[in-house]
This record gives sequence, structure tokens and C-alpha cells, in this order.
Amino acid sequence: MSNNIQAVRGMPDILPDEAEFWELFEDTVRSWLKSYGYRPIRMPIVEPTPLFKRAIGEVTDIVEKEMYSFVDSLNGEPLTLRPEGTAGCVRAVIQHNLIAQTPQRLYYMGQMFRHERPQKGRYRQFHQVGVEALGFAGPDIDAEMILMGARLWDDLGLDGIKLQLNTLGQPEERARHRADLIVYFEQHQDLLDEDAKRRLHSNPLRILDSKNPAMQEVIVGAPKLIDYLGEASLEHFNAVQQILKDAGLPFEINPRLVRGLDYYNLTVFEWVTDRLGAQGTVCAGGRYDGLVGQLGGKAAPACGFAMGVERLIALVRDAGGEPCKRGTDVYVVHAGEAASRMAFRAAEGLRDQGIDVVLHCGGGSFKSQMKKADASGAAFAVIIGDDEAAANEVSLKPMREEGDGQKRVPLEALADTIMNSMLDWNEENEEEEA
RNA sequence: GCGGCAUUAGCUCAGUCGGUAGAGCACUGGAUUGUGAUUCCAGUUGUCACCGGUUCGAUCCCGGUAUGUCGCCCCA
Repeated sequence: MSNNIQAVRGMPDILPDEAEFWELFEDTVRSWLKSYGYRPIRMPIVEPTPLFKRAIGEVTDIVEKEMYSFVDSLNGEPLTLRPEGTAGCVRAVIQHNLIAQTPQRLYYMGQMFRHERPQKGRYRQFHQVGVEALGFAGPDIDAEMILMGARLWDDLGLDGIKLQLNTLGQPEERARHRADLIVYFEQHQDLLDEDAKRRLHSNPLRILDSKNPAMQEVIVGAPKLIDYLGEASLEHFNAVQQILKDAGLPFEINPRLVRGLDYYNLTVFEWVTDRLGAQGTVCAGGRYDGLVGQLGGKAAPACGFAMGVERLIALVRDAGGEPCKRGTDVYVVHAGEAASRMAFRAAEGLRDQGIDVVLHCGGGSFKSQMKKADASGAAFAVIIGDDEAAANEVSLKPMREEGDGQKRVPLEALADTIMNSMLDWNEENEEEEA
């Protein structure tokens, strides 16, 4: 085993039992996004390294020490595996002029890469669903995006995910706050930890988000951003809150909520659970009105959020959510050369009618083949031996009924017989449910 | 990147106070020779994560590495 090549640390395989949950999740997410008018976009996993440095911020942890960056040895180009999706999405929107005429609601889902120490709910390759609305300036889209989250948790059968909300104001307001913040922290330098000192002049806002208990006192006494906000910023924030209140969605204002990426302004929010240990944030986002211009596009407002797929799927599994494990419709059992050739015709004929068929491969006794048929979850076994082949018939055996309802059916009548049985079966089930 | 804990059959785990290992599930075969899921019988399961050290002898003790996990950091 140990001599074999293993998956890269923090980049796990998702095996079939697990992957079925992923597909259930993805189906739910896609129809949820469609119900809000979002359209898919697919960006490359690799982007030029400067894109992330400019978008995310040079002094963020992501850019400083978590990016998978490398130089393309064939042409010397600096490249990076995307650590998040917004930068690439905005790059694509600019490059293809997508919001020249009209705003866009976009989404993507896929891998992201960050070189962190792995643990549950945190991996080096992880998956996000990213949702971005570009070209919308008002608080309405912010609120809509937040309300979307609440609906998805409901669709996924999750509860206990709580909303935290904050506003970061506008760049000039942050700048004044930031200047005062630096002065304040400089006056209390002896109370700052090493990380905070390093950030003092580069990114002091992040110090407010520190969880270091030793620093809580100095943080509480720091200048508050809300006191620096102008009328427009306050109005925007209030409008978002009003819509949430109208919708009956509870939230908590967390003035220390600061996003890890530098491009945010005004509204920021996080959806948090206490069921995932240290990885409690399952969804986070906010407004980033400056990013399009910062990346060279014509200035345009924008708002978005990303969800951690691994974290949400972990919650779905904890909550007992199950993908509806529908097996195949039919399992074809056969022995003998003529029977085997007929089995292919039977199987393809059924598939022509839209019936799911697993054709037994690999030989074996009828007994062992029937075991496989049972394990497959098939509603019917189609059994073909020499007798059936000689008569151009098959034996059709219902696997989910009491007694032995097995009967011989001409090959050409097989599909119709199965379709009728499945219809009857469905009707009975509906009656039971009603 | 830092600290703690863990790593035994495909899965979930037990165990050896240092003398190379077991259960359940799963899997394979059989119980009137063409028929499952129940029951009964039989059988295979493994360099006890890897490398090195101590020892007559290590799966067990010690060190390192890898991976996982919990917390910190950070974040989805």
C-alpha cells in the first residue's frame, strides 16, 4: 500500500457513496439558482498569478502563504490554481464585456485550492458554489442574495445556520477609520500580538477580527467603523436590514465581521453553524463595488457570495439527508452463449424505451447472478437461459414483490410488459401515499 | 505554519503487560444439479501506515516520516 501513489494531502477522492450526496446537492443547488434567474459560467481553474494578487490583496493570508503558484516551465508565465472564484469570474466578465449592456446574475461551482493544514471541512482542494451579481448597485440585490441562502438551507433540509451581517462602508470611510485605527493601535502596541503588529500598517481592519482572547479588550475599545459611515452607506445598510426584516429573516449584526479578501465594501455577511467545529462558516459574501474597476474594467457595482460545498454536504449528512437511492430498473441475468447474445439485444431494446438496465457481465451461476441482481436494487430481473433463448422469450421476475410472480414473456413484448408493471407499481405507491 | 490525539482485514473495531493477530459486517462457495434479499454450513481475508532505533525477538517501547482528526491561525 505505502509503495503505491496516494492522493495529495488535503485533496481527497470522493467515492460513490459520498458522490451520490454530491449529486443530490448539486441538483438542489442548480434548481435553486435557476429559480432566482442565475446563469452558469465556467472559468479555468488556472489563472495568471497577478489576477489574484490584485483582486484578493497582497497582504492577505491567501496570497501570502496559501496559493498554489508556479511558473509554467514552457513559457515562464506565472500561474496559480484559483484559491477562490470571484477574481476569475470578474476577469471573465471584463474580458468578454458581459455587463456592457445589462447586469448579470452568474454562478459557478468547482474546485478551489489553498495550501492550508487540512482537517474536517477544510481541504487543500475544496469546492465552492459561487454566486455573483454584477452591475447591480442597490441594497435590493444584497438582500436578495442573503434571502437566497435561507431558502437553500431549507431546500437542503438544514437548520441552525445563522446569519451574521455587517457593513464595511466605502473606501474613503474605511480610510478615515483605518487612519484612526492605526493611531489607536499604535498607542496600544504593547497589547498587540505579533500578527496584529504585522498587520498594523498593511491591513489594520483585520485586527478587529482577531480571536486572540488577550486582544479582545483593546479591540473593544477601538474606533468603530459605524461612526465613520456617511449617510449613503448607512442608508444602504439600513435598506438591506429592512428587506431582511420584511422577510422575517433573523440576523445578528457583527461589527467585527471582516472578510478575508480585500475587495469587499458595504454589505458583508456570513452564514454560520456551530456543528462543524472550527470550520463554522458555510457561506460568506458581500458587496465588492471596486473590484471590476480595480481589475481594469469599466467601474461597475457587484455583489456575491461563496458556499463551502464540503461543509454543507457534511451538514446534510449529519442531518440524515439521503439521496433517493433508486437502483436500476432491470438487471439482466443470463447463461449460455445464445442466451448471452440475446441478453444484449434485450438490454439495448429496454434502454431504447428509456428503461435503466444493468447487464450482468463476468459470468457465474444463476445463483450468484441473482444475488447481484438483488444487490443492484433492480425492480425486475430478466432471466435468459438456453430454454428462453430457444423460444425467443425471457423470464421476467419482479424482485420487490412477495411470492413468485415470475413469468415468461416474448422478447418483443418485454419493454411494454415492464413499462406497464412499473406504471401499476407507481400508481399503487401514490395511492398508499395519499 | 504551530500544538494534542490517532493509524490493526474492503468497512466498523477488539487485542497482544514485547514471542508476527481476532470479531461483526462485507465477500466467495455450498444446503435436490437454471433463481436473490431471511436461515444454516464452510472458506479467504492483513508486510498490525511507512522508515529507522532499542531488544534474542517489535504490531505493541522510542525517534522520524506520511495521512487523518481536534484546537490555534485562517477561511468556504
